[in-house]
Amino acid sequence: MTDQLSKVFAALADPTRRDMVARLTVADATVGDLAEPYDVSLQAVSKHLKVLEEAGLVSRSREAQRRPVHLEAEVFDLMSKWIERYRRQAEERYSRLDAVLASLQEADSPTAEEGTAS
Amino acid sequence: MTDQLSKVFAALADPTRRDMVARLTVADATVGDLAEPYDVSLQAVSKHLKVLEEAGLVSRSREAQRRPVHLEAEVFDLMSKWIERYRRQAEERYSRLDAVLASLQEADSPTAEEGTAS
DNA sequence: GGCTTTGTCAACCAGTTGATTGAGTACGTC
DNA sequence: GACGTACTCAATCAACTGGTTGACAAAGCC
Repeated sequence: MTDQLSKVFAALADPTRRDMVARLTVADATVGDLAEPYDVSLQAVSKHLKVLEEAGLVSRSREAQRRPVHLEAEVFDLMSKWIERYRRQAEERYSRLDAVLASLQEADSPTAEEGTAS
Repeated sequence: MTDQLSKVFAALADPTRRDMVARLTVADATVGDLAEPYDVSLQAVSKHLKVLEEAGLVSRSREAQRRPVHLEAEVFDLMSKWIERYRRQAEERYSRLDAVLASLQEADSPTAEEGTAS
């Protein structure tokens, strides 16, 4: 699991991490801020943030004792591109489906389908 | 990890499974077809397909001994929506950054807006 | 210098994942 | 009915995950 896309998908496969990302779109936050709504230890949240950071989804700076977490929106592009590319391909294929089916039926069955009036 | 979005992201976190999805955008395929390029057992591929199926990314039918695998493109929409929603939010935030910072400073100050009429 | 706040690192543990092999099922063909 | 093909199920295993607690580090405050 070395490639970034795998890391990004894996990072977002966890609902808690997705929620963190969602909240970070509103504003940067500290580890404590982020941990507050969840019923887990601060260490667990710290681990989640490490996963997000290694996926390139967030970055962290230093500000006294605090480590503000910042969303890196560019990574979304990576995912979007992957998804849109294959979605488009799939849709193109389906848009050709009728034509394919039609030609198959012509070749396949010279007679009508079941239940159709003859 | 019961929600579908988690399952979809988890399913696509594996490069082999992403590759399978990519190939399925071109045409439906049997388990054997899909397994051919990879250096793993057929059973392993069968497991990958089960993961993709449970995420709703593919469906399988029966055709004699074969189990053709078909890509379900609708699930891409689920992901797209999630991603685009937060990407848009994040982008909006950055474009409004100055204003946000200003309002944050205002909100910080002790004066409240509700029921302050003395 | 000592205390508090904020967060990380390390060790551990149970549960999940991705792979394997071996056995078994479903279907068509001979 | 025996055989081959296409595939799935079950048991097993090492590696990874997500959580825990305890100890530590880094910065500001007294």
